[in-house]
Amino acid sequence: MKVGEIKELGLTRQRETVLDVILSSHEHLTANEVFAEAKSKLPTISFATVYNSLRFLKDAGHIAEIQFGNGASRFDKCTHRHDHALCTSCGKLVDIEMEIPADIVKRAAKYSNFQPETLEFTLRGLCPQCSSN
Amino acid sequence: MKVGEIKELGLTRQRETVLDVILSSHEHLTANEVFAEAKSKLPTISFATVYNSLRFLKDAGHIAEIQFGNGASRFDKCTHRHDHALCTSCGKLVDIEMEIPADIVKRAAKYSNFQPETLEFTLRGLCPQCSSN
DNA sequence: TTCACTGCAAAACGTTTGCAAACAG
DNA sequence: CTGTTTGCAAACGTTTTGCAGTGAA
Repeated sequence: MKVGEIKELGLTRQRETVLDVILSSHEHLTANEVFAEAKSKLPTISFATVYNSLRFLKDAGHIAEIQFGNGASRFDKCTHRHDHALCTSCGKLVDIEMEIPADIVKRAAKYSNFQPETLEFTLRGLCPQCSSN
Repeated sequence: MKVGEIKELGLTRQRETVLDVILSSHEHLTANEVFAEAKSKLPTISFATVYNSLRFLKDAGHIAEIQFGNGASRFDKCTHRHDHALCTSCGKLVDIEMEIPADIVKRAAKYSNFQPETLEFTLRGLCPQCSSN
């Protein structure tokens, strides 16, 4: 979705603002960061409303939530299946767009006896900046 | 490590108890659950000490921490690389012992320009119980 | 007029920290 | 003695909730 298409969704102004913040960002923002950004565009918006909006937008499939570790969730405009790389030194999080071999899903499902829905992986390592230091 | 070997590590009684709880469990316990179990063996142990011990034991490489979602961390006696299956209905978490093709790590590293350390995946789906309901 | 949404404050949750007392080498 | 570890309570950061008030259909 592009920012210009937001208006067509019939969202409230608050939800529109929150969605706009996420679609306009090139990073994976935390709820706090979304709040700060949204507040600068719509000063009366409250923390709870940002959280409510994030949940609403997530349930509606407009955004995705990424949870790593016990810190804050991050929100992503990228809602299709993809993987992530996480820097073990600075915490930088980047998307990885790769197909996973169907074979792996099959083997994992067989091993666990789960009925598979999705399989996502996380590469942990040093990001380019940290590995050059 | 086996429970019988714990005594040889020169740990304090509290840390020994916490480690014993984790090694004796067949589940992935949360810190809270570890605390409850430890308290039943050593009634004077405090919450903070359980957390301190968990951190100590993790840093020492005796246990591993698993973090999914924003809920509580879980602690695992299994410290080698392995993957997990997570039930999207009931939250059940099971281990998957599988080799990952070196090819995937290579491709992920190439894509992200990260210097890879580990790659772990999570299969999300329905556990045997939930899928039969 | 109805029903969903907002804003605020307070609570909930998991986790960490400051500090004095207890302990081990 | 010295440095580490404990136990307690209080704080922290993130997220959720209760509730009265607002706003749109």
